[in-house]
Amino acid sequence: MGFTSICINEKKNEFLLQQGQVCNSLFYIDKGFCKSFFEIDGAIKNTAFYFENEIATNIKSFESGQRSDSNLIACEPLTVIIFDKDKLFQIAKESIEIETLGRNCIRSFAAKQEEFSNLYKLYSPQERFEYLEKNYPSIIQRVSLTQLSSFLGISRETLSRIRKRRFHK
Amino acid sequence: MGFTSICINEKKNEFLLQQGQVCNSLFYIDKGFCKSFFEIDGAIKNTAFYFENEIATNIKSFESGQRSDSNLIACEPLTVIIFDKDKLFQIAKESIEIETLGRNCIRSFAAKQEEFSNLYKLYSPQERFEYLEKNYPSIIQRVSLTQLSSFLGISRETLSRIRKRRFHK
DNA sequence: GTGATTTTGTGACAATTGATACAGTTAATA
DNA sequence: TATTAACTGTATCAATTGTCACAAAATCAC
Repeated sequence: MGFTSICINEKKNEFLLQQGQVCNSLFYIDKGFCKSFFEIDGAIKNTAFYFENEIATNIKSFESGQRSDSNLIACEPLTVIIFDKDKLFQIAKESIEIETLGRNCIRSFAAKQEEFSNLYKLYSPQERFEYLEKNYPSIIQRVSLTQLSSFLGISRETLSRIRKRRFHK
Repeated sequence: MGFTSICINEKKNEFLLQQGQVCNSLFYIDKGFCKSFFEIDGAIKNTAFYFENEIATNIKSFESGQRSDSNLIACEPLTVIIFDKDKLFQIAKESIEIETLGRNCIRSFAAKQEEFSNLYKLYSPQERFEYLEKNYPSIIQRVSLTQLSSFLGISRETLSRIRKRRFHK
């Protein structure tokens, strides 16, 4: 029987997944953080940040076997545990615990996507920023404003203005 | 052994799930369509539309057992097949096919959430509208502009302007 | 420590969007 | 059919945001 998971150390700016590849892994973040991003017309658009004890992946590629349209890259020196899809499914058949674990990972990943997706429909840019401050402070604390702005769906300058408005209240 | 699923007909504007309830079901849409929405300061904010052959649920509540913060309501006369969570898990243990089916449902639900979540980070309101036109025309065709606008994260008037701009090109 | 790079703040101006209001149209219902 | 409700378009004006540009501050690499 092969290894279920592999522990790997990555330097900053090393890729876990590149656009065009098929994502066959779930990446469990042990230390550091990473992000997924798109490059559109030369501009970097960050779509997610993943921190310690979270699962990073491109669920669409992982689920369908299609090529990934986004990248996963280390934002800091990173320690990740890589769960290979095939091996995960294989071992899941033999162990109900692994099966449950894997299913919970996907479910919580889905729940988080749903939560973040709703932010853009329900709240203004400023309210989205405040939501992160309250519920996901690690994003605010560890991600630079330049990188955070595209995640919030706004320009860097607007994010700067939002912070300014808040401090003057 | 109890029933795995129940087939139900709902009239328009009947609830499948109400805010404050725990979502213990996956709703497979057989005919018609439904939407999930929030009510914030008296305003209705639509966050998803589900059509034939899709799974509707509040994945966060379903996953965690917490109370749902959103509602699911029929937009047309609706035929749904309701999969109860506990029964689904029970039968999944006995049948690998059901287990695989359930897992695929969750995965494809997650993939779609990820896809829609990215729209707000990558594209302008107009580009989001065009994305729906191209990839999810049924949303454009079957949902009124008034209802669609909050899903796109913009006001009804802005959506009206977008359509006007496009027709004049 | 020093120079280079990245990040952040800010001003000016154009473009977009939201809010409000009202009118015409379409759809739903009794 | 008649009546009501919901939907759509649009005008006006205020507020927000994006873009461009530049300077200060912080961080990184050697």
